[in-house]
Amino acid sequence: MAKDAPRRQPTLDEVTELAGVSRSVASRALNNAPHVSRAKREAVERAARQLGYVPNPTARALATRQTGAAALVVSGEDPSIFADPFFAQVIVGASAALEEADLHLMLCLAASDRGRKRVGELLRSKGADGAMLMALRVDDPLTRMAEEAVMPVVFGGRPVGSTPRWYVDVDNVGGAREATEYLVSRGRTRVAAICGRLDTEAGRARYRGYRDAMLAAGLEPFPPREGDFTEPSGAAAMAALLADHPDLDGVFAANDNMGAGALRTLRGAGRPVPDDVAVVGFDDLAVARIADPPLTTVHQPIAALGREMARMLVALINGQDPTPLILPTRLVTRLSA
Amino acid sequence: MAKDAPRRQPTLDEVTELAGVSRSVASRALNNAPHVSRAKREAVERAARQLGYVPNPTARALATRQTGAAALVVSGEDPSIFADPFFAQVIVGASAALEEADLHLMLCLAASDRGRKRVGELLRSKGADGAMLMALRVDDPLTRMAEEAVMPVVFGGRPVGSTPRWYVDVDNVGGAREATEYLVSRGRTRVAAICGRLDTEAGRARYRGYRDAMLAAGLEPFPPREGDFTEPSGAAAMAALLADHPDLDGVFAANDNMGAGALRTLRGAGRPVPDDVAVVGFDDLAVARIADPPLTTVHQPIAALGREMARMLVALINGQDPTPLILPTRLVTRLSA
DNA sequence: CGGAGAACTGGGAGCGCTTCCAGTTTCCCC
DNA sequence: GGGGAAACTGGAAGCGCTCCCAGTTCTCCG
Repeated sequence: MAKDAPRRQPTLDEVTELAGVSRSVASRALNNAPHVSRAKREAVERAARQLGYVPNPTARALATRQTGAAALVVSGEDPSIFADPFFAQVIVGASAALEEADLHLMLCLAASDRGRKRVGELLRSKGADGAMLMALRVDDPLTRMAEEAVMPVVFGGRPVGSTPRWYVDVDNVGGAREATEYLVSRGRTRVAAICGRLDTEAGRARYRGYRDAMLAAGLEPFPPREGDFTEPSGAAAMAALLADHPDLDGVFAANDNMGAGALRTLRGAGRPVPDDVAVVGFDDLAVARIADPPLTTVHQPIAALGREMARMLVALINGQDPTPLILPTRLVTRLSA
Repeated sequence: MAKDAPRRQPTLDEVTELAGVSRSVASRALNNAPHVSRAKREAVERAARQLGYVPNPTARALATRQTGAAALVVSGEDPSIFADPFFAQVIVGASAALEEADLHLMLCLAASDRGRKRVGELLRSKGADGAMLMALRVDDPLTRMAEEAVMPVVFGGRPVGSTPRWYVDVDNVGGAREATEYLVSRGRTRVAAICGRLDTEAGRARYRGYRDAMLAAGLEPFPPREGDFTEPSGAAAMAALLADHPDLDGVFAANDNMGAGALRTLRGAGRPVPDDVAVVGFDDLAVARIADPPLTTVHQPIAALGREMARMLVALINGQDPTPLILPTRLVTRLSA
């Protein structure tokens, strides 16, 4: 009953009292629910404004059993994986879609053991209304955690080896195939592949697309040369490739970062692109446009990926049963191939 | 009292009952607080495990008046500003520091009006334990919202025109000065500046550093040529600069993206870098290393910026009174200057 | 003008957890 | 062996909000 105190936040009861209505009426008025007369509604609004009242989200969450937040968790041993601008784009898309549904975004970088443990607890608690999981790897601990979740979960990209009930993915195989076919159509016959991490589904799927296309064209696919989706790893892979196969005339890189790395190595080795070696990337991020020469690449709708994940999650939260989505890719031709 | 129901989450009371202890003992045991005998503590833990009990964060938050979350809000008309890898790095740093304090990260992209409104409500409600604000601009609506916040707020970079009580910033003026001095020390005398947005403090401060250095060297600073921190804007600014001042021999770009753009324009114009024109950037992001030639740039500790913001916020939440921080920059010389 | 039904109101019971506090038990030491 | 402190226990009161439900008032038509 302390009326002084260091300026506490006003509560609904105080609004109630000032407006001269009952608590339920005040609650209804503020949530503009029906069954409130015009007069009382205005009285409540006035009182709320006067007091500077803002509902306490925690109390509301407890009462409604809805937190008003959705988690986006990015897996990965190393937090630097998150430095890939890919995720920023996903976030932009997801954030916008979540905003439409009035949900907040909790971002979890599940890099350390501690981080993963917290994510596990989050998923098994009622700490969010739903979760989006990305970048899962072979035997990723998050896979099990997802199974134990007490909230709806949608995957961004499929985890390796299993196909979850709800996911949004990009047509990695198709994109890689198209890229490779393009290279072949330009007369390249000794086309190597710089793969992404083969413990990720995206890395595997893109190599599969490349191999399929090569086989279909009657060419011999190169064995996978693995990078880790970073520029330096692409440069290194290119150097190794050049050493082993000095006669190659085309390269499919599983993402733009590695494509840019390949370009750098090629430049250093005095192998003109695309005249001598043609290079195609994947992602169509800013780096592809900036690269020298600008990188021909497979465009994937990254922000849309984030958006659709969020929309699917919202649908799930609302009790609907959406169907998985595979987003199309398309080849963007620039100067590198 | 419905004992069936579609498998509800177990509550503390159920653990309590199974373990044969009172609710307070169970609570204490699970929070490993004192005043619980070893035997009961184990009984509680066993019961919790058996039931698969996970505390409900919302209920806990309501009781403790702590949400266990901190918000990171990024201002900006356009969500694409967030695509700058700069923010990803900040997030990595902040996320790690928050994790240490067992806080979750809520990410708010305050781009749309609706988004800003939600941020305002968040800050005035008890929806988080604290907030970090970034990328504020001239007359940014977030400035006022920050003042009305009911939670501690720390700024990442100072807002234009005012110096908040708590912030973490980078020595933008010093970094820009050092970059310009370096250019001058290499014998450049007609050094232009490609500025970042001048409605941001970082944009202004970096131009100020450049101007100071020019003046100190007895050279005439160029008027600000404004870009928006993106690669294309840097390329465009460079083109305009070349048209107006074909005789320039050095360029200070207020970030690496614009520096890379400048490089691209210069390459297209057949002006060799650094022999004809030397270029220095700012940020030391991946793009600087990838650029051709690799960009000499001002390194700023971005992840540390995020980390220190989070630590400062945690200190504030814990009732301490930390002091503002200005992080040092350092010049990284590569091949472009 | 009476009464059925619609519209509206407000008391009160939670939501699941923490924590105060008074009561009990245990333990030591003189 | 007794007394008091220390350790432990559990009942109960919230935290601030939503929402069910029973009660009241208003409307409108026969």
